Amino acid sequence: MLSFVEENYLKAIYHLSLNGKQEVSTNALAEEMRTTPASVSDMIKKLSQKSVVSYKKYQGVNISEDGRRLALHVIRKHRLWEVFLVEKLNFTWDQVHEVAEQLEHIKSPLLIQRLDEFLGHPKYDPHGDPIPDEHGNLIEKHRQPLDALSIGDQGVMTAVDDSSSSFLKYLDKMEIGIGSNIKVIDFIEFDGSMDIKVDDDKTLTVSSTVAQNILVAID
Amino acid sequence: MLSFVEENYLKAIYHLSLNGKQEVSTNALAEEMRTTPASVSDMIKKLSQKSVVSYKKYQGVNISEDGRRLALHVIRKHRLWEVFLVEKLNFTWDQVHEVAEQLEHIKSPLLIQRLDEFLGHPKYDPHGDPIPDEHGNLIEKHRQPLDALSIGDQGVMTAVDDSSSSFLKYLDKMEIGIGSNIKVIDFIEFDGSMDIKVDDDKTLTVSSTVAQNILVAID
DNA sequence: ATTAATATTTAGTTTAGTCTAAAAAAAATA
DNA sequence: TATTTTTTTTAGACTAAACTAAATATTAAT
Repeated sequence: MLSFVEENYLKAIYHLSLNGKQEVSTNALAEEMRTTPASVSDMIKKLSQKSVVSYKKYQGVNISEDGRRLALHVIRKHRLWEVFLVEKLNFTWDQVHEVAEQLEHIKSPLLIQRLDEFLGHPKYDPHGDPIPDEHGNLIEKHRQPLDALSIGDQGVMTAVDDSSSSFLKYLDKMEIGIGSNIKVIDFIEFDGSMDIKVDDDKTLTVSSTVAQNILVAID
Repeated sequence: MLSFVEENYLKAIYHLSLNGKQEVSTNALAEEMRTTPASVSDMIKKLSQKSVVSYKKYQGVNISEDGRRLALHVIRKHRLWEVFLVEKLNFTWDQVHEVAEQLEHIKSPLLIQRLDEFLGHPKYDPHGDPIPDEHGNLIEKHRQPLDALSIGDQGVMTAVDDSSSSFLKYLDKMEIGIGSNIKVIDFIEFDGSMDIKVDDDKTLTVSSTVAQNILVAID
Protein backbone atom coordinates (compact mmCIF):
# COMPACT_ATOMS: atom_id res chain seq x y z
CA MET A 1 0.00 0.00 0.00
CA LEU A 2 1.40 3.38 -1.00
CA SER A 3 1.25 6.50 1.15
CA PHE A 4 -0.28 9.74 -0.12
CA VAL A 5 3.17 11.08 -0.85
CA GLU A 6 4.28 7.96 -2.68
CA GLU A 7 1.12 8.08 -4.79
CA ASN A 8 1.89 11.66 -5.74
CA TYR A 9 5.43 10.80 -6.79
CA LEU A 10 4.16 7.92 -8.86
CA LYS A 11 1.64 10.14 -10.61
CA ALA A 12 4.37 12.65 -11.41
CA ILE A 13 6.63 9.92 -12.78
CA TYR A 14 3.78 8.61 -14.90
CA HIS A 15 3.06 12.04 -16.34
CA LEU A 16 6.68 12.86 -17.02
CA SER A 17 7.28 9.55 -18.75
CA LEU A 18 4.38 10.29 -21.08
CA ASN A 19 5.41 13.83 -21.96
CA GLY A 20 9.08 13.17 -22.48
CA LYS A 21 11.01 9.96 -22.71
CA GLN A 22 10.27 6.90 -20.58
CA GLU A 23 13.37 7.75 -18.54
CA VAL A 24 12.50 10.35 -15.90
CA SER A 25 15.41 12.31 -14.48
CA THR A 26 15.82 13.12 -10.80
CA ASN A 27 15.93 16.83 -11.48
CA ALA A 28 12.81 16.84 -13.61
CA LEU A 29 10.95 14.96 -10.91
CA ALA A 30 12.25 17.31 -8.23
CA GLU A 31 10.96 20.28 -10.18
CA GLU A 32 7.58 18.63 -10.80
CA MET A 33 7.22 17.78 -7.11
CA ARG A 34 8.59 21.13 -5.98
CA THR A 35 11.16 19.49 -3.79
CA THR A 36 14.93 18.90 -3.87
CA PRO A 37 16.78 16.32 -5.96
CA ALA A 38 18.07 14.80 -2.72
CA SER A 39 14.55 14.09 -1.51
CA VAL A 40 13.68 12.59 -4.87
CA SER A 41 16.71 10.34 -4.73
CA ASP A 42 15.56 8.97 -1.39
CA MET A 43 11.99 8.46 -2.54
CA ILE A 44 13.04 6.72 -5.74
CA LYS A 45 14.81 4.07 -3.69
CA LYS A 46 11.64 3.48 -1.69
CA LEU A 47 9.50 3.21 -4.80
CA SER A 48 12.04 0.89 -6.36
CA GLN A 49 11.92 -1.25 -3.21
CA LYS A 50 8.17 -1.52 -3.72
CA SER A 51 8.68 -2.46 -7.39
CA VAL A 52 6.59 0.33 -8.82
CA VAL A 53 9.60 1.81 -10.60
CA SER A 54 12.88 0.42 -11.81
CA TYR A 55 15.99 2.40 -11.25
CA LYS A 56 19.72 2.37 -11.80
CA LYS A 57 21.91 4.94 -10.10
CA TYR A 58 22.42 8.08 -12.15
CA GLN A 59 20.19 6.67 -14.90
CA GLY A 60 16.77 8.05 -13.96
CA VAL A 61 13.63 6.00 -13.26
CA ASN A 62 11.29 3.97 -15.39
CA ILE A 63 7.78 3.26 -14.17
CA SER A 64 6.96 -0.46 -13.95
CA GLU A 65 3.79 -2.15 -15.17
CA ASP A 66 2.55 -2.34 -11.56
CA GLY A 67 3.44 1.30 -11.05
CA ARG A 68 1.62 2.32 -14.19
CA ARG A 69 -1.50 0.49 -13.06
CA LEU A 70 -1.37 2.15 -9.65
CA ALA A 71 -0.77 5.60 -11.14
CA LEU A 72 -3.70 5.17 -13.51
CA HIS A 73 -5.90 4.09 -10.62
CA VAL A 74 -5.13 7.32 -8.79
CA ILE A 75 -5.72 9.29 -11.99
CA ARG A 76 -9.05 7.49 -12.42
CA LYS A 77 -10.13 8.56 -8.96
CA HIS A 78 -8.93 12.12 -9.54
CA ARG A 79 -10.87 12.49 -12.77
CA LEU A 80 -14.04 10.87 -11.45
CA TRP A 81 -14.04 13.27 -8.51
CA GLU A 82 -13.54 16.16 -10.93
CA VAL A 83 -16.64 15.09 -12.83
CA PHE A 84 -18.55 14.89 -9.55
CA LEU A 85 -17.42 18.34 -8.44
CA VAL A 86 -18.35 19.98 -11.72
CA GLU A 87 -21.55 18.11 -12.56
CA LYS A 88 -23.05 17.62 -9.12
CA LEU A 89 -21.58 20.37 -6.98
CA ASN A 90 -21.35 23.10 -9.63
CA PHE A 91 -17.65 23.73 -9.30
CA THR A 92 -15.96 25.54 -12.18
CA TRP A 93 -13.14 23.75 -13.95
CA ASP A 94 -10.49 25.88 -12.27
CA GLN A 95 -11.81 25.12 -8.78
CA VAL A 96 -11.68 21.34 -9.03
CA HIS A 97 -8.02 20.49 -9.18
CA GLU A 98 -6.96 21.29 -5.64
CA VAL A 99 -9.87 19.41 -4.09
CA ALA A 100 -9.50 16.43 -6.43
CA GLU A 101 -5.83 16.25 -5.40
CA GLN A 102 -7.07 15.45 -1.90
CA LEU A 103 -10.01 13.23 -2.84
CA GLU A 104 -7.93 11.04 -5.15
CA HIS A 105 -6.16 9.49 -2.15
CA ILE A 106 -9.28 8.19 -0.41
CA LYS A 107 -9.02 4.41 -0.21
CA SER A 108 -12.27 2.57 -0.85
CA PRO A 109 -12.90 0.44 -3.92
CA LEU A 110 -16.64 0.46 -3.20
CA LEU A 111 -16.70 4.25 -3.09
CA ILE A 112 -15.15 4.59 -6.53
CA GLN A 113 -17.32 1.87 -8.02
CA ARG A 114 -20.47 3.57 -6.71
CA LEU A 115 -19.28 7.05 -7.64
CA ASP A 116 -18.64 5.85 -11.18
CA GLU A 117 -22.18 4.43 -11.36
CA PHE A 118 -23.67 7.56 -9.83
CA LEU A 119 -21.99 9.69 -12.50
CA GLY A 120 -23.14 7.35 -15.30
CA HIS A 121 -19.71 5.89 -16.12
CA PRO A 122 -18.24 9.04 -17.63
CA LYS A 123 -15.46 8.59 -20.20
CA TYR A 124 -13.87 12.05 -19.92
CA ASP A 125 -13.19 14.51 -17.14
CA PRO A 126 -14.20 18.21 -17.30
CA HIS A 127 -10.90 19.08 -19.03
CA GLY A 128 -11.52 16.51 -21.73
CA ASP A 129 -8.96 14.06 -20.41
CA PRO A 130 -9.97 10.40 -20.63
CA ILE A 131 -10.83 8.49 -17.44
CA PRO A 132 -8.96 5.17 -17.12
CA ASP A 133 -11.19 2.14 -16.50
CA GLU A 134 -11.03 0.02 -13.33
CA HIS A 135 -8.27 -2.15 -14.80
CA GLY A 136 -6.04 0.81 -15.58
CA ASN A 137 -6.78 0.91 -19.28
CA LEU A 138 -6.71 4.35 -20.79
CA ILE A 139 -8.06 5.35 -24.15
CA GLU A 140 -4.83 7.04 -25.10
CA LYS A 141 -5.15 9.75 -27.61
CA HIS A 142 -3.37 8.86 -30.79
CA ARG A 143 0.09 10.42 -30.77
CA GLN A 144 1.87 11.20 -34.01
CA PRO A 145 4.72 13.28 -35.36
CA LEU A 146 3.46 16.59 -36.67
CA ASP A 147 4.53 15.79 -40.24
CA ALA A 148 2.04 12.92 -40.39
CA LEU A 149 -0.89 15.34 -40.15
CA SER A 150 -2.75 16.78 -43.10
CA ILE A 151 -3.89 20.31 -43.76
CA GLY A 152 -6.68 21.25 -41.32
CA ASP A 153 -5.69 18.68 -38.69
CA GLN A 154 -4.81 19.85 -35.22
CA GLY A 155 -3.42 18.42 -32.01
CA VAL A 156 -1.79 19.19 -28.71
CA MET A 157 1.96 18.92 -28.48
CA THR A 158 2.84 16.28 -25.89
CA ALA A 159 6.48 15.42 -26.53
CA VAL A 160 9.55 15.75 -28.75
CA ASP A 161 11.40 12.98 -30.50
CA ASP A 162 14.72 14.81 -30.63
CA SER A 163 15.68 16.28 -27.29
CA SER A 164 18.97 17.89 -28.28
CA SER A 165 19.45 21.26 -26.67
CA SER A 166 19.65 22.94 -30.08
CA PHE A 167 16.19 21.67 -30.94
CA LEU A 168 14.79 22.62 -27.58
CA LYS A 169 16.33 26.08 -27.90
CA TYR A 170 14.68 26.44 -31.28
CA LEU A 171 11.29 25.48 -29.85
CA ASP A 172 11.81 27.91 -27.01
CA LYS A 173 12.56 30.74 -29.39
CA MET A 174 9.48 29.92 -31.44
CA GLU A 175 7.42 29.75 -28.27
CA ILE A 176 6.21 26.24 -28.94
CA GLY A 177 6.14 23.81 -26.05
CA ILE A 178 4.39 20.90 -24.38
CA GLY A 179 0.71 21.75 -24.32
CA SER A 180 0.74 24.07 -27.31
CA ASN A 181 -2.19 23.59 -29.67
CA ILE A 182 -0.93 23.17 -33.21
CA LYS A 183 -3.03 23.35 -36.36
CA VAL A 184 -1.72 22.56 -39.83
CA ILE A 185 -2.45 25.45 -42.18
CA ASP A 186 -0.46 24.45 -45.23
CA PHE A 187 1.94 21.76 -46.39
CA ILE A 188 4.63 22.60 -48.94
CA GLU A 189 5.31 19.56 -51.06
CA PHE A 190 8.59 20.89 -52.41
CA ASP A 191 10.57 20.54 -49.15
CA GLY A 192 8.02 19.05 -46.77
CA SER A 193 7.83 22.18 -44.62
CA MET A 194 4.58 23.25 -42.96
CA ASP A 195 2.74 26.39 -42.06
CA ILE A 196 1.20 25.96 -38.63
CA LYS A 197 -0.95 28.03 -36.29
CA VAL A 198 0.06 27.84 -32.63
CA ASP A 199 -2.58 28.27 -29.91
CA ASP A 200 -4.96 29.92 -32.38
CA ASP A 201 -2.58 32.83 -32.27
CA LYS A 202 0.65 33.09 -34.26
CA THR A 203 1.31 31.42 -37.61
CA LEU A 204 4.76 30.20 -38.54
CA THR A 205 6.61 27.89 -40.86
CA VAL A 206 8.55 24.87 -39.68
CA SER A 207 10.90 22.64 -41.66
CA SER A 208 10.20 19.02 -42.39
CA THR A 209 12.87 18.01 -39.83
CA VAL A 210 11.23 20.06 -37.12
CA ALA A 211 7.79 18.65 -37.98
CA GLN A 212 9.12 15.10 -37.68
CA ASN A 213 10.34 15.74 -34.16
CA ILE A 214 7.25 17.35 -32.67
CA LEU A 215 4.77 14.82 -31.31
CA VAL A 216 1.13 15.80 -31.07
CA ALA A 217 -1.89 14.07 -29.56
CA ILE A 218 -5.03 14.06 -31.65
CA ASP A 219 -8.50 13.15 -30.47
CA MET B 1 -4.18 24.16 10.83
CA LEU B 2 -4.47 20.72 12.37
CA SER B 3 -3.12 17.53 10.83
CA PHE B 4 -5.32 14.48 10.22
CA VAL B 5 -3.97 12.88 13.36
CA GLU B 6 -4.52 15.97 15.48
CA GLU B 7 -8.09 16.20 14.19
CA ASN B 8 -8.71 12.61 15.21
CA TYR B 9 -7.38 13.19 18.71
CA LEU B 10 -9.56 16.27 19.03
CA LYS B 11 -12.65 14.36 17.93
CA ALA B 12 -11.91 11.65 20.48
CA ILE B 13 -11.45 14.22 23.24
CA TYR B 14 -14.72 15.85 22.27
CA HIS B 15 -16.60 12.56 22.37
CA LEU B 16 -15.10 11.46 25.65
CA SER B 17 -15.86 14.78 27.30
CA LEU B 18 -19.51 14.40 26.29
CA ASN B 19 -19.97 10.83 27.44
CA GLY B 20 -18.10 11.19 30.69
CA LYS B 21 -16.81 14.19 32.58
CA GLN B 22 -15.29 17.23 30.89
CA GLU B 23 -11.91 16.05 32.16
CA VAL B 24 -10.52 13.42 29.79
CA SER B 25 -7.83 11.16 31.22
CA THR B 26 -4.70 10.18 29.34
CA ASN B 27 -5.50 6.49 29.68
CA ALA B 28 -9.05 6.82 28.41
CA LEU B 29 -7.82 8.74 25.41
CA ALA B 30 -5.10 6.18 24.75
CA GLU B 31 -7.69 3.42 24.72
CA GLU B 32 -10.03 5.36 22.45
CA MET B 33 -7.20 6.11 20.02
CA ARG B 34 -5.77 2.60 20.31
CA THR B 35 -2.37 3.92 21.16
CA THR B 36 -0.15 4.21 24.25
CA PRO B 37 -0.50 6.69 27.11
CA ALA B 38 3.00 7.96 26.27
CA SER B 39 1.94 8.93 22.76
CA VAL B 40 -1.15 10.62 24.12
CA SER B 41 0.94 12.59 26.58
CA ASP B 42 3.07 13.93 23.73
CA MET B 43 0.10 14.78 21.57
CA ILE B 44 -1.72 16.56 24.37
CA LYS B 45 1.21 18.95 24.67
CA LYS B 46 1.00 19.75 20.98
CA LEU B 47 -2.74 20.33 21.12
CA SER B 48 -2.30 22.48 24.20
CA GLN B 49 0.35 24.50 22.34
CA LYS B 50 -2.25 25.12 19.64
CA SER B 51 -4.82 26.16 22.26
CA VAL B 52 -7.43 23.60 21.29
CA VAL B 53 -7.23 21.94 24.70
CA SER B 54 -6.17 23.11 28.12
CA TYR B 55 -4.05 20.86 30.19
CA LYS B 56 -2.28 20.65 33.52
CA LYS B 57 0.14 17.83 34.17
CA TYR B 58 -1.48 14.75 35.68
CA GLN B 59 -4.89 16.46 35.54
CA GLY B 60 -6.24 15.29 32.16
CA VAL B 61 -7.36 17.55 29.30
CA ASN B 62 -10.29 19.86 28.80
CA ILE B 63 -11.31 20.82 25.29
CA SER B 64 -11.28 24.58 24.69
CA GLU B 65 -13.98 26.58 22.95
CA ASP B 66 -11.79 26.73 19.82
CA GLY B 67 -11.19 23.01 20.07
CA ARG B 68 -14.88 22.29 20.42
CA ARG B 69 -15.61 24.33 17.33
CA LEU B 70 -12.95 22.53 15.34
CA ALA B 71 -14.10 19.09 16.53
CA LEU B 72 -17.67 19.89 15.58
CA HIS B 73 -16.55 21.04 12.17
CA VAL B 74 -14.90 17.67 11.55
CA ILE B 75 -18.02 15.92 12.85
CA ARG B 76 -20.15 18.03 10.52
CA LYS B 77 -18.07 16.90 7.56
CA HIS B 78 -18.18 13.28 8.69
CA ARG B 79 -21.95 13.25 8.98
CA LEU B 80 -22.58 15.10 5.73
CA TRP B 81 -20.43 12.56 3.90
CA GLU B 82 -22.37 9.75 5.57
CA VAL B 83 -25.60 11.20 4.23
CA PHE B 84 -24.04 11.43 0.78
CA LEU B 85 -22.81 7.84 0.88
CA VAL B 86 -26.17 6.45 1.95
CA GLU B 87 -28.53 8.63 -0.04
CA LYS B 88 -26.58 9.11 -3.25
CA LEU B 89 -24.25 6.13 -3.44
CA ASN B 90 -26.52 3.53 -1.83
CA PHE B 91 -24.16 2.55 0.94
CA THR B 92 -25.71 0.71 3.89
CA TRP B 93 -25.37 2.27 7.31
CA ASP B 94 -22.64 -0.17 8.35
CA GLN B 95 -20.49 0.58 5.27
CA VAL B 96 -20.24 4.33 5.70
CA HIS B 97 -18.16 4.86 8.79
CA GLU B 98 -14.73 3.79 7.54
CA VAL B 99 -15.00 5.86 4.38
CA ALA B 100 -16.39 8.90 6.19
CA GLU B 101 -13.41 8.69 8.55
CA GLN B 102 -11.24 9.45 5.54
CA LEU B 103 -13.48 11.97 3.83
CA GLU B 104 -13.95 14.06 6.97
CA HIS B 105 -10.36 15.31 6.70
CA ILE B 106 -10.64 16.80 3.22
CA LYS B 107 -9.98 20.52 3.50
CA SER B 108 -12.21 22.69 1.34
CA PRO B 109 -14.86 25.00 2.75
CA LEU B 110 -16.44 25.30 -0.69
CA LEU B 111 -16.74 21.53 -0.99
CA ILE B 112 -18.65 21.21 2.26
CA GLN B 113 -20.87 24.18 1.52
CA ARG B 114 -21.79 22.73 -1.87
CA LEU B 115 -22.19 19.21 -0.55
CA ASP B 116 -24.56 20.51 2.11
CA GLU B 117 -26.62 22.26 -0.57
CA PHE B 118 -26.55 19.21 -2.83
CA LEU B 119 -27.94 17.08 -0.02
CA GLY B 120 -30.63 19.63 0.81
CA HIS B 121 -29.16 20.82 4.13
CA PRO B 122 -29.83 17.60 6.05
CA LYS B 123 -30.25 17.90 9.81
CA TYR B 124 -29.45 14.29 10.72
CA ASP B 125 -27.04 11.65 9.49
CA PRO B 126 -28.13 8.09 8.60
CA HIS B 127 -27.71 6.97 12.21
CA GLY B 128 -30.01 9.71 13.42
CA ASP B 129 -27.20 11.83 14.84
CA PRO B 130 -27.60 15.58 14.36
CA ILE B 131 -25.33 17.42 11.93
CA PRO B 132 -23.67 20.52 13.45
CA ASP B 133 -24.19 23.74 11.48
CA GLU B 134 -21.34 25.70 9.88
CA HIS B 135 -20.72 27.65 13.08
CA GLY B 136 -20.35 24.51 15.18
CA ASN B 137 -23.78 24.64 16.76
CA LEU B 138 -25.28 21.26 17.46
CA ILE B 139 -28.91 20.51 18.14
CA GLU B 140 -28.30 17.83 20.74
CA LYS B 141 -31.14 15.42 20.84
CA HIS B 142 -32.39 14.08 24.08
CA ARG B 143 -31.61 10.39 24.09
CA GLN B 144 -33.79 8.04 26.11
CA PRO B 145 -34.68 4.38 26.41
CA LEU B 146 -37.82 3.59 24.46
CA ASP B 147 -39.74 2.63 27.60
CA ALA B 148 -39.47 6.22 28.88
CA LEU B 149 -41.69 7.51 26.05
CA SER B 150 -45.44 8.03 26.25
CA ILE B 151 -48.16 7.10 23.80
CA GLY B 152 -47.89 9.25 20.68
CA ASP B 153 -44.20 10.08 21.18
CA GLN B 154 -41.76 9.16 18.47
CA GLY B 155 -38.02 9.11 17.95
CA VAL B 156 -35.18 7.72 15.90
CA MET B 157 -33.36 4.69 17.20
CA THR B 158 -29.73 5.67 17.73
CA ALA B 159 -28.23 2.96 19.87
CA VAL B 160 -28.78 -0.14 21.98
CA ASP B 161 -27.98 -0.54 25.66
CA ASP B 162 -27.59 -4.32 25.44
CA SER B 163 -25.36 -5.38 22.58
CA SER B 164 -25.53 -9.13 23.09
CA SER B 165 -25.81 -11.02 19.84
CA SER B 166 -29.13 -12.55 20.89
CA PHE B 167 -30.62 -9.07 21.24
CA LEU B 168 -29.13 -7.89 17.94
CA LYS B 169 -30.50 -10.99 16.22
CA TYR B 170 -33.92 -10.24 17.62
CA LEU B 171 -33.76 -6.67 16.30
CA ASP B 172 -32.62 -7.96 12.94
CA LYS B 173 -35.54 -10.36 12.72
CA MET B 174 -37.96 -7.60 13.65
CA GLU B 175 -36.34 -5.33 11.10
CA ILE B 176 -35.60 -2.63 13.61
CA GLY B 177 -32.22 -0.97 13.48
CA ILE B 178 -30.22 2.18 13.90
CA GLY B 179 -32.09 4.93 12.11
CA SER B 180 -35.51 3.32 12.40
CA ASN B 181 -38.26 5.74 13.23
CA ILE B 182 -40.24 4.43 16.18
CA LYS B 183 -43.62 5.73 17.31
CA VAL B 184 -45.33 4.57 20.49
CA ILE B 185 -48.87 3.40 19.67
CA ASP B 186 -49.87 1.86 22.94
CA PHE B 187 -48.46 1.07 26.35
CA ILE B 188 -49.71 -1.99 28.24
CA GLU B 189 -49.56 -1.23 31.95
CA PHE B 190 -49.90 -4.85 32.96
CA ASP B 191 -46.41 -5.97 31.82
CA GLY B 192 -44.87 -2.76 30.51
CA SER B 193 -44.87 -3.96 26.90
CA MET B 194 -45.47 -1.54 24.06
CA ASP B 195 -47.10 -1.46 20.66
CA ILE B 196 -44.89 0.51 18.30
CA LYS B 197 -45.00 1.57 14.66
CA VAL B 198 -41.69 1.28 12.82
CA ASP B 199 -40.88 3.66 9.95
CA ASP B 200 -44.57 4.51 9.54
CA ASP B 201 -44.96 1.01 8.23
CA LYS B 202 -45.33 -2.11 10.34
CA THR B 203 -46.78 -2.25 13.85
CA LEU B 204 -45.45 -4.68 16.43
CA THR B 205 -45.33 -5.37 20.14
CA VAL B 206 -42.13 -5.33 22.13
CA SER B 207 -41.58 -6.45 25.70
CA SER B 208 -40.63 -4.12 28.50
CA THR B 209 -37.08 -5.56 28.48
CA VAL B 210 -36.70 -4.85 24.81
CA ALA B 211 -38.03 -1.33 25.23
CA GLN B 212 -35.52 -0.62 27.97
CA ASN B 213 -32.64 -1.54 25.70
CA ILE B 214 -33.57 0.48 22.65
CA LEU B 215 -32.33 4.07 22.80
CA VAL B 216 -34.16 6.68 20.81
CA ALA B 217 -33.41 10.31 20.07
CA ILE B 218 -36.34 12.67 20.21
CA ASP B 219 -36.39 16.14 18.71
C1' DA C 1 41.56 14.25 -23.26
C1' DT C 2 41.37 17.16 -19.57
C1' DT C 3 38.76 20.49 -17.47
C1' DA C 4 34.45 22.71 -16.38
C1' DA C 5 29.67 22.40 -15.61
C1' DT C 6 25.70 19.91 -14.42
C1' DA C 7 23.19 16.11 -12.44
C1' DT C 8 22.77 12.83 -8.86
C1' DT C 9 23.68 10.62 -4.63
C1' DT C 10 25.24 10.36 0.20
C1' DA C 11 25.59 12.03 4.90
C1' DG C 12 23.77 14.26 8.55
C1' DT C 13 19.58 16.99 10.56
C1' DT C 14 14.64 18.05 11.34
C1' DT C 15 9.66 17.31 12.37
C1' DA C 16 5.48 14.41 13.17
C1' DG C 17 3.91 10.58 15.17
C1' DT C 18 4.77 6.46 17.23
C1' DC C 19 6.95 3.02 20.54
C1' DT C 20 9.23 0.79 25.06
C1' DA C 21 11.22 1.25 29.41
C1' DA C 22 11.87 3.84 33.35
C1' DA C 23 10.75 7.61 36.55
C1' DA C 24 7.51 10.39 39.02
C1' DA C 25 3.04 11.73 40.70
C1' DA C 26 -1.62 10.59 42.29
C1' DA C 27 -4.89 7.46 44.13
C1' DA C 28 -6.08 3.49 46.71
C1' DT C 29 -5.39 0.49 50.52
C1' DA C 30 -3.95 -1.33 54.62
C1' DT D 1 0.10 7.53 57.80
C1' DA D 2 2.83 4.51 55.20
C1' DT D 3 2.81 1.58 51.45
C1' DT D 4 1.25 -0.37 47.33
C1' DT D 5 -1.00 0.19 42.97
C1' DT D 6 -2.33 2.85 39.18
C1' DT D 7 -1.79 6.69 36.19
C1' DT D 8 0.91 9.84 33.84
C1' DT D 9 5.07 11.77 32.22
C1' DT D 10 9.91 11.67 30.63
C1' DA D 11 13.75 9.79 28.10
C1' DG D 12 15.50 7.63 24.29
C1' DA D 13 14.70 5.32 19.74
C1' DC D 14 12.36 4.48 15.30
C1' DT D 15 10.17 5.55 10.57
C1' DA D 16 8.59 8.68 6.88
C1' DA D 17 9.44 12.59 4.44
C1' DA D 18 11.69 16.55 4.06
C1' DC D 19 16.03 19.69 4.06
C1' DT D 20 21.23 21.47 3.46
C1' DA D 21 25.83 20.69 2.43
C1' DA D 22 29.22 17.87 0.61
C1' DA D 23 30.79 14.20 -2.40
C1' DT D 24 30.64 11.72 -6.66
C1' DA D 25 29.24 10.63 -11.36
C1' DT D 26 28.03 12.13 -15.92
C1' DT D 27 27.93 15.26 -19.70
C1' DA D 28 29.61 19.25 -22.17
C1' DA D 29 33.23 22.26 -23.64
C1' DT D 30 37.58 23.63 -24.55
